[in-house]
Amino acid sequence: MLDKRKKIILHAIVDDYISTAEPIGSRTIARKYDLGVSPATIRNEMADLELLGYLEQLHTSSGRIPSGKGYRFYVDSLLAPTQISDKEVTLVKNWYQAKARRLDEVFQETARLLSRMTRNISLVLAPQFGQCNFKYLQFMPFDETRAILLIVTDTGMVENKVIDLPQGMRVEDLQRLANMMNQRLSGLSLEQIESSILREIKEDLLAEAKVVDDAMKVIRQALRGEKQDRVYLGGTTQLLNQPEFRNLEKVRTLLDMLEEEPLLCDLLQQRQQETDSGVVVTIGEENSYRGIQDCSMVQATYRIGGQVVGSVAVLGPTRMDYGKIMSIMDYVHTHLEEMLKDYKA
Amino acid sequence: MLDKRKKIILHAIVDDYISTAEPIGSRTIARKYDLGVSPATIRNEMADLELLGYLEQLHTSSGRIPSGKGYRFYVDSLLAPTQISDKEVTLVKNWYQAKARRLDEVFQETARLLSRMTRNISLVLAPQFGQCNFKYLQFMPFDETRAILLIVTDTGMVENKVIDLPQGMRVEDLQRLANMMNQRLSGLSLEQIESSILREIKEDLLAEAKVVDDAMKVIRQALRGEKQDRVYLGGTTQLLNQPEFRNLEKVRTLLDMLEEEPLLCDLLQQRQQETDSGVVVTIGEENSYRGIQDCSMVQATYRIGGQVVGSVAVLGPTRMDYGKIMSIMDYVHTHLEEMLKDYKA
DNA sequence: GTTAGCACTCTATAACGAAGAGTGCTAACA
DNA sequence: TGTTAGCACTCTTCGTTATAGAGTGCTAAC
Repeated sequence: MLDKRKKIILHAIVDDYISTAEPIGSRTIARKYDLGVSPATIRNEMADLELLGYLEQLHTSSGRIPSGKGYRFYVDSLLAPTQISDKEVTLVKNWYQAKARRLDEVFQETARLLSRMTRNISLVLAPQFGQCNFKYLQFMPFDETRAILLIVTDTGMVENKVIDLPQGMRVEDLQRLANMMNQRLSGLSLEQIESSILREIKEDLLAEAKVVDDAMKVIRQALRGEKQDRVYLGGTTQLLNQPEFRNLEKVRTLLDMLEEEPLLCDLLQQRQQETDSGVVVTIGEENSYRGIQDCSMVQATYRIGGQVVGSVAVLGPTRMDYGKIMSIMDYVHTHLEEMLKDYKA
Repeated sequence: MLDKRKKIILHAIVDDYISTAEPIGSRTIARKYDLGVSPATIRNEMADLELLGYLEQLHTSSGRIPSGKGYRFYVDSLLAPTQISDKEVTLVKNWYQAKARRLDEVFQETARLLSRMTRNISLVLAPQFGQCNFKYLQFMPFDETRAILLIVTDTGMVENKVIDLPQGMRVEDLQRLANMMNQRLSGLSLEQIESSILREIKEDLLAEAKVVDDAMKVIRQALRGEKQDRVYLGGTTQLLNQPEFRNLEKVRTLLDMLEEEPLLCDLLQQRQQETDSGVVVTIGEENSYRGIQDCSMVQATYRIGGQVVGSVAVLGPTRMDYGKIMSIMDYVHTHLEEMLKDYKA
């Protein structure tokens, strides 16, 4: 375990590096933070901290910067929980009031808001359709050969798809089928439905008619098709403000990654289950994706009606203001849940 | 008017600059393109072309590069219409076959495809809801205090919104109202409906009841809310491959702009009406937006059932391969229209 | 009208040197 | 034993200078 003075010095170094992005020398620490000891003493401590793996040196005559382990210790053991300021609270409230009317706007604007407050890239995983509970499905007329299929969940999400009518089948026939299914499936999660229950129903109804089979196919395909999750992005250009991304090659790698929506989904879902405690931080090499191993991610999930359905995250260089970002995330994700209550049946 | 030799030289310079991104000197032209004259002669011609405004010089001892006027002349008078290659044709066909199931996937994948083929940023303006013809609207139950409102157009687009029921009103009441409206509004464009006709209906029905008034408000608001158009982006990172964007400041300006969806909508709509002829090119300073005055845009629109509903575009530095990009755009927008026919009632 | 020759301009690149920041080590001190 | 001052050493950064190279415009000859 680190002794008290080492902790203070590590804390000072991380704080300083976060705000200046410059390696820090012993002199600087002695001057800025009044520890009552000389630079030489601090030098000795810093040499120890480097040996222990908390600090790194770019070259012999540069100051030290925190290592991944250093940041981890900082986040876990040194960071005092900070409160979000009143100014920020009102910013959040006004933001939503002014901009978010429709449900999808809420997510888009959450992404914008987060990137603006944290000056980093933000990601918002919209509610995952597959996690919601089925409420009912309905077929509606479109023209002679096609119909519209609606799937409604109890979180208020509605998905629609134009489908081709099976040969010789009318909308009314499909709707009759739908009514039977609605009774049976109501309240189940869409994932459950997709995986097993559809098959059961099909067997039950098999006796009825050949058309049922066709209709099942349609519904099944629709369920699968609509499942793709959406990720809203904010502040991708914030990257370019960070000195660690002066290198164009790095920028490209990251931007390329941000264009891959399925990959982002996966990224956000990986630690989605761990967020009971609130906010989860993944630092540097802890990230499983190569492209962001010199980035950190601060993540929180949100629930609708008790179910975890999506998450929000901030992505930036490991040199990010963890304290501030974590408190913002904590507040925003709670506020978001609050807002989404209105959409829950 | 330029004489023949000047045209040949201008053509050569633009071609060369497009592929190398380096200013071109008289020597290079004489060597690469066999004109049967010496560099000195070409130098004289180049001096003339600069005086006429077709070429520019960065500093006294550099070669020349095309000016905006030079590119314009190249596109209008020098460029022979080129055919897209067989390889590219099959790429396009396979692309859609493999990836585009749902309607919105078609647009997303068009953007991806275009950016990949042209190695530039692509923009796809999804069908504008307001331009489509109204088919019907329908209210469906959700819970005691809310209902789902659906608006269906004859292009197969369905928009949905969860709305609060006016005090004391039931879904059935709203639906009765909707039935009356459906009869009256069917076939009109949503823009027409929003601007004037809603008012008429309201007056007609005013006698009926106070609830009608509330219901109208809901519908109106929904119509307005759903009108926001969507722009799909592809290949934003292609920027970073272009030598003209080695400057981070430029990259940021452009990326910032690409995050502003309404702005992109506007940009794409500006010249949407001029595209009867097929493909429209906007070069450098011809762009009204500051941020892209050193970029060019190649744009085409697509129709559903004869109506112009959206457009596709490629955005890149003025030094882009106009010939190739224009032919790709020409092919892709036709192919897109072809595919969308399936979605038209 | 075309071309060779030549002086001139401007950029890009490498080489060099000085300044500055920071370290590690040693020896002295409380 | 922990702390501190002093000092030699390392490495980066930045500005200066020199040089090579590309390209031009002009003049005079063909």
